[in-house]
Amino acid sequence: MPLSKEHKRETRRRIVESARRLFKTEGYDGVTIDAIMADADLTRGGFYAHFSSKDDLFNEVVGEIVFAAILRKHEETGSKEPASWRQQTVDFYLSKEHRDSASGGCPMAGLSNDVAKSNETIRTTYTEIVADLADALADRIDLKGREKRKAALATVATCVGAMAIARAVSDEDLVDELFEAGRWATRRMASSHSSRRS
Amino acid sequence: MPLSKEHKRETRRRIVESARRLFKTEGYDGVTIDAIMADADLTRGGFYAHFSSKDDLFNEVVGEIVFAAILRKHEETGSKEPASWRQQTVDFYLSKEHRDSASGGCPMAGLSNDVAKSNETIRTTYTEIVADLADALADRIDLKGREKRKAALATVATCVGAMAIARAVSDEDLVDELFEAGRWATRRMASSHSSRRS
DNA sequence: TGTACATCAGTGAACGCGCGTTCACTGATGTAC
DNA sequence: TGTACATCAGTGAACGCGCGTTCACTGATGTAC
Repeated sequence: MPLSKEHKRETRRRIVESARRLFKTEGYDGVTIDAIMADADLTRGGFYAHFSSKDDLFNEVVGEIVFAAILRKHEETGSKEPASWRQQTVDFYLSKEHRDSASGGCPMAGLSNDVAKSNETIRTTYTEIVADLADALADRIDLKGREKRKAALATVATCVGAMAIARAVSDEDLVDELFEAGRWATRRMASSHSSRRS
Repeated sequence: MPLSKEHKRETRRRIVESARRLFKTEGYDGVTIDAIMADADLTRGGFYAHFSSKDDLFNEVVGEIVFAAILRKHEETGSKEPASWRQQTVDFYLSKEHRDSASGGCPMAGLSNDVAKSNETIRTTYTEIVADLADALADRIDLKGREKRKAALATVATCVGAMAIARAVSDEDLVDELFEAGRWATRRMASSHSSRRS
């Protein structure tokens, strides 16, 4: 084990990785620094060689959002027709596969409550993520200005809400229904049709 | 201070009231028994004359949901046309007035993460609430069977998600947009129109 | 109606444990010569 | 190339505080006579 910058960066990356997975499923208070370090095959004390506090680490984790990561991934594969790209993203987001994934699903759903109680820095980070996400989705929605923006924000809200409820509910059939309802509703709200003005 | 059953019930009610408000804004771990008792003008130790543990109290609080309470209230005033009744309910739910209300808004948004980490009893209670809520909403949606159910569940998801994000975000303008988007989307998903089959 | 006793909601000090943080130390590596 | 030294990521014990829970006690009330 060398003392190179590279080595330290790698260790830090492992800590963040462990933290992200644990925070998302257990919440801020549900995870101890001991647990994070153990998960990264390290011991308690070493933590402070990388972060100044638990809050500091949390801030970094909030900065990495799975939904955003999904978007980025799809962005790269690119080339798809916008509407189906959007729907595929939502469809994957609202799936048990995603809910049960190793990364523990989207922290926007699992951590929003912890963020609400956090300091300004963390909340600002979270705000930017929501805004970016909405922008990225809006680009794939075939509606005019005002409605485009609304549909994008509502899509985020629906996905996050469905995931939050799905995590808390104890009936797997209801989870299936929730996800299907979310996929259906996001499709419906983004489709252009001559609706009553409202 | 009498020793009557009535007196004890009243004290218990006060504790539950304080707990509900605090839990909803601060989350399970964010609230101490001390804080709850102080809020109810009592001292620490007396807590256990009413509840066997903090978990026990939490279970009781989860059983009381603001969204459900709103539904009940509107149920009583009754007599409205179903669609506008539903929309009024959603409109109020997705408002800053509700978010900032003394009761601290809907615990479905603020507590879902804590519920997800809780025991089976608490999760079952939560599940029933979601199911009841969806049923009540479905009654006011003018769509046929399959879509009626989907629209009801998606409405719940959208409201809960929008509220959860609104609580975490630090930009008030974005909150306004989120609420408006939620109101718009729930209206859209519940409206019957000749849409493409999907 | 008045007095003695039993009850028990509520008090507040104390306990004990978990966890964030600190700290003296180690040992592997890079660097100077 | 080999040796002495400096660095610092990581260790693990210890600290201290917060909080859930316990417990001996109190004092206001209801009840028995």
